[in-house]
Amino acid sequence: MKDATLSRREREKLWQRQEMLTAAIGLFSEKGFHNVSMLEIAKRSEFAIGTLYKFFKNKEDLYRSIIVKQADTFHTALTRALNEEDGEIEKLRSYVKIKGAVFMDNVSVVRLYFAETRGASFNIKAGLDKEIREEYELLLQKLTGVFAAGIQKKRFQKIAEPYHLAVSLDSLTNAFLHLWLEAPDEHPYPDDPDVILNIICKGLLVEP
Amino acid sequence: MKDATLSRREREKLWQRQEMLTAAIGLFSEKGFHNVSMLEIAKRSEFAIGTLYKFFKNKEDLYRSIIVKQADTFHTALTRALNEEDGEIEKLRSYVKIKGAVFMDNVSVVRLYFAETRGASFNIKAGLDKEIREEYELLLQKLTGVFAAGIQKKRFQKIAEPYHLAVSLDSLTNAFLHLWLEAPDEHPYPDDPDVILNIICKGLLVEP
DNA sequence: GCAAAATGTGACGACTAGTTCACAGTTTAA
DNA sequence: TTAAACTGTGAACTAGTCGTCACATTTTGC
Repeated sequence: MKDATLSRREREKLWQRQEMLTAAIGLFSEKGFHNVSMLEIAKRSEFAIGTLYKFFKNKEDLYRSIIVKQADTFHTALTRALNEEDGEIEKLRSYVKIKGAVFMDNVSVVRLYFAETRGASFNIKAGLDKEIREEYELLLQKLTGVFAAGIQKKRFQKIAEPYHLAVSLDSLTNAFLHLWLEAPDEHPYPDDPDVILNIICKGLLVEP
Repeated sequence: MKDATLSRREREKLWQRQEMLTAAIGLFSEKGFHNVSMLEIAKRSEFAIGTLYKFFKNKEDLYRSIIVKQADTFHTALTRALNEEDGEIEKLRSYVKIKGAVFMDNVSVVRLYFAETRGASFNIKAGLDKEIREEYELLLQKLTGVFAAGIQKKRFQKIAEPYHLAVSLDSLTNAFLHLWLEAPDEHPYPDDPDVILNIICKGLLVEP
């Protein structure tokens, strides 16, 4: 733990900061950046407005902190999933599984994350978008590599460009997460990753 | 044409309304609902602010008009694509093709449409979301029906639930449109619908 | 050609929300 | 104990936008 060497005061400030972030995450994910005021965040976190500004330069900075940290969590977990497993199919399975787990552990931020990564982001002036996108693109490249390797080793058929396959798998998992987000009971994210993977892995057409 | 029986004045008002909408579409799709002011829309459309309010109840109403009309265009075109063709595979091909065509004809609204249909919409208080979602769900049902029919006729293998297949195809086309939106030259939306369809239709795995 | 009706205008009122800052309260160290 | 440093506070300042409305301009009908 990195708190080990921190003074009591420093730990308290870190804790306060987290309180503010938690309050802000809840509000932003309910109503979106523009429909949440700093006063609301102050109220919910039980600090004064002025105190918020001691911790964050401004509203945008507060929002960025949330998104950047969360995007990092997501991308790190997924990159590790792709690194740790052996074998292309196992890597894909792990990707689908871990993505479900990590996203479902962070429901309230997922909406914000989607908003930022899907070009529908009109929240931040500029830059954040790019920042996250680059990390995201790196992850896609990693995934592309898995498909390319599978094809090269003749384990996969080249049914599409590796990059397109990567984008597709990412988009499919997003779609399932989106369904789950809307109606968790009606559309649970599948426990078995093959429910999603089969859509790519098995052929729909009867005759080849 | 429905203008046939309208007076010159009425046609002019319709035209003026369109001018306002066009200006608004451009601005909204560049900067999003909350980062565009009525004054800006007035300036760009070369009307006075007051005039905007003669045509639209308020800013939200203006935004709704754009989204609802566009969503309707999209859904109508796609539903027709699924109705007109014969044969399941041909229906799917038509869906992918028409979706590309219609969306690429309406670049600037596509971002807004995506924002509204993907749960990342924090623009409108409430309702619009639902309004569009229902139409969208109907389209998905139609698409589900195509997959279900194909499976029933033993033309398709049941690699996943028909509804999941529908969601998947929709999500894949969106992903390709998204790539194109970001970098039209680098990632053109494929002319041949099979580039997208193969991802579902052909099996990735070598041994079945 | 003219008065009445319809239409277009933009300054202005009312309000909201982001940010600042002087001060009060609290902790620290001698 | 006490003074200096630090921290938290929220009233007040500022900027900017939505939506209105009395008035100017244009169109219409006679």
